[in-house]
Amino acid sequence: MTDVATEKPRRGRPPVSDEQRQRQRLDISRHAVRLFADQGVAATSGEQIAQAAGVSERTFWRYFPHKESCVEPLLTKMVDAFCEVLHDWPRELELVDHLREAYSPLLDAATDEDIEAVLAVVRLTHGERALRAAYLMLRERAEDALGEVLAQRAGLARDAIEVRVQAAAMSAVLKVATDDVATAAADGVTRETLEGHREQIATALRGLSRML
Amino acid sequence: MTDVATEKPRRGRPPVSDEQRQRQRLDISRHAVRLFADQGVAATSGEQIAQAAGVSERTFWRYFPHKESCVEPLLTKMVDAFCEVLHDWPRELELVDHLREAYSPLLDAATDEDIEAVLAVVRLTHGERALRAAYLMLRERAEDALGEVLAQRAGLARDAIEVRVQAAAMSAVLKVATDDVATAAADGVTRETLEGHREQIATALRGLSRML
DNA sequence: CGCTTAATGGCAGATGGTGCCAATAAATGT
DNA sequence: ACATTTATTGGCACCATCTGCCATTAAGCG
Repeated sequence: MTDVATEKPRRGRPPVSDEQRQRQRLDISRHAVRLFADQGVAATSGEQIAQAAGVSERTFWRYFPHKESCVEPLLTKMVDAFCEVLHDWPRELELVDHLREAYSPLLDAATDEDIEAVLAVVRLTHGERALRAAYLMLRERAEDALGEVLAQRAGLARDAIEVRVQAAAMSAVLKVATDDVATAAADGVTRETLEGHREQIATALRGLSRML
Repeated sequence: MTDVATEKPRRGRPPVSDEQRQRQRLDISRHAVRLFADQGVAATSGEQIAQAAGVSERTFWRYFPHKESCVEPLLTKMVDAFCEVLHDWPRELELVDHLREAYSPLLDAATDEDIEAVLAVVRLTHGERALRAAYLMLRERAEDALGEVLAQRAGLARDAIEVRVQAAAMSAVLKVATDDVATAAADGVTRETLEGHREQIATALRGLSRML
């Protein structure tokens, strides 16, 4: 057991660092999304993506188990950032107010191009079944993270029914808001677009609480 | 335009009725789900399903565009039934109360075997990514139907933000409740299991409203 | 420079899924 | 009964997705 500091008399070529691998995936992801947006998912072959990214088809399939999961790195980048913001949501603040404070840095962390790409993917998910499926799966992962945060805030078990319900509901709200912003930003992203997202979330949350 | 009673001097073999086609799909669906549950989705080939259902592989692929969509007929049967119950949800009643009144007939409409199969699929979705994706897509269709109902009740446009948010939130709640019941009913379905579902939904909805 | 281990690329092969055409089934008209 | 017409079916060829296996190359270390 107690492998406190696993002994490491490493001998051969060291495995590539995790960040390196993530960066590679992200790079391929960008190429793939561009192709998806240009010619559709079905019309884009794995071979094409691999070629665009400058790797062999074989290694491409090693990096991505399915074609649609190419969108994952780009999207998770955003989702993870959002989860981080959520994570240090102080107990005494309303969520909306917290977002107003902490949301902008999130946006500065990503390039405009990446943001544009993410929104493009979200728009694509409306016509491309395969992408929609991948997108929904990803949102469930986000919902999970959200559940952790909520459980901690409420001092309840992660699998308490209230926690899971609230996480699911908030996640659903976020989905609606995000979809709205993505379609609104169909042509060009401006800073207002994104602050619009923040406000859209606020509106949506209000709509939820008015529900009873 | 005005094709009031479309003239029909039909000449050749008439297309099979829609119900016929649905029944055929449902039949194949049952075989497929059994195989999925027994040996996993990945290990079940289209050829195998076709053979089990007694059709050629070619026609199988005509009935189902993807392997995972085999679960669709069984699930939609339930979802549609639920939507129907929702549809005549009288304005003056709380949802929970309405369900208490109208939920049982829903269950009587289906055979125990089908209910068992549906729950089995829901359980399967936790380990089988492909099924999870299909399941989520289907839930989105249900969310859409829910949106229609809510819009009508509230006298708002279908695409009003409040309507969409509420539909998404309720749908999410339903998802949690359903998941709970499916895992709870892992071994054998009893009538209590299903009344449990109704109460689980009630609990979940309360949890949601407590959220603010 | 040799030794060791990780990543890559190439190739064969199973499975998913589609287009095309021939065969058959179910109706109607003569 | 038989020809005609149209819908469904099944068979076949074919491309794309994805995996297992092995040779090759890359990256560290003494």
